[in-house]
Amino acid sequence: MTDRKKKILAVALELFANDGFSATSTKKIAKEANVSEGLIFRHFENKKGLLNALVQQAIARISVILIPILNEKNPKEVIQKTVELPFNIDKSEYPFWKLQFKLKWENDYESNEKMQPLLDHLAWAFTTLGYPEPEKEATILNHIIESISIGILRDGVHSQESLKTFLIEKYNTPTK
Amino acid sequence: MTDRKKKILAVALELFANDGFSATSTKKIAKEANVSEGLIFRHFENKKGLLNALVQQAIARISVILIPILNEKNPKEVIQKTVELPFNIDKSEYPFWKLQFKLKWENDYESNEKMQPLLDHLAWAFTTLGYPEPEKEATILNHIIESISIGILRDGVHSQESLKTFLIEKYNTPTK
DNA sequence: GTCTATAGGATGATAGAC
DNA sequence: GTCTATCATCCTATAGAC
Repeated sequence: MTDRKKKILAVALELFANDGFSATSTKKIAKEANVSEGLIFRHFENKKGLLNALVQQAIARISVILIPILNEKNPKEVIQKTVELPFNIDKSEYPFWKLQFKLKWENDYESNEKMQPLLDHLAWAFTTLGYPEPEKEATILNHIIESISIGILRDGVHSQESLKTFLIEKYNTPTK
Repeated sequence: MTDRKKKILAVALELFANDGFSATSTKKIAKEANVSEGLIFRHFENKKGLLNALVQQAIARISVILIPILNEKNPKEVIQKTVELPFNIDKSEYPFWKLQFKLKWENDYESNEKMQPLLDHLAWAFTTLGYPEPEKEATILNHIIESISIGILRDGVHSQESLKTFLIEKYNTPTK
């Protein structure tokens, strides 16, 4: 992959994430990437193809991010690491995650089967810990970290930070 | 307000919600509303003005929806009604809520201070019930219903339905 | 209030040279 | 691989008639 192609992808990620896919013109991408507009269509068939390339990158990246959790064999650690997930997002990765969440509203991108492995592993963790409704417990925790992630991406980590230890403690003293 | 103006608003709501603001042309709105394109610009200064009109409608509508909860004086009922909120969204209101959630990603729409009264009332309810961290508890519940709402809008009520009674029971047997 | 016609510019995409 | 030049289409918005 050439530097210019990488640059196009990087700029497109940023602009699609911040301004949205339809609101971002290929002209603007080319300008910010210091590249001719025609080059975009040489590397990617069309504008949609550029987005698809970003989505493919994302699928790979997410599965990498999940590895440490999926390999964790201590159920309490699985839960804690899951809770910590949104709080560990580096600012440089905000555009990446923003685009993911925005795409959930795009009709032709069937969203998160990417997160299904996490959901399954969470359910296993809750089962092991003796929770009466492990699947539902997993779904709720997933909802929580999704919404916290959205809050962080919009208003920064600090806006949600106090919830981190609160949640960790909460899941260390379960109702049962 | 004339019938045609109402129709424009209704069609615009639907299209903005489903396809997005930028991806929806005024031409398409006019066509689906059986109205001339020029009329849109007579009634609303420009396309953005049309969106603003929808946002104004939404602010009013949301505060109406919250009234029954904010007037509730039984703290347990406050929580239960909050949990039920997303499950009671009528299908005809999906476009309305979809647009709300999509707008949260739009940089120039400072989102939910509209929900702040609910958050405050929830915090009060948790305080009354003796929860040690009522504000955080309220924030978490708010996160949960936000994410559940998103799930319902994308995949229908049935996709989340089992969580309803699960959550209600969960909040009836608190950890403390 | 509503429609038709149209201006003026932006947009996605292609062709051809280097 | 990359750029320049260009095309056809679409888009928002306005003007003027009814």
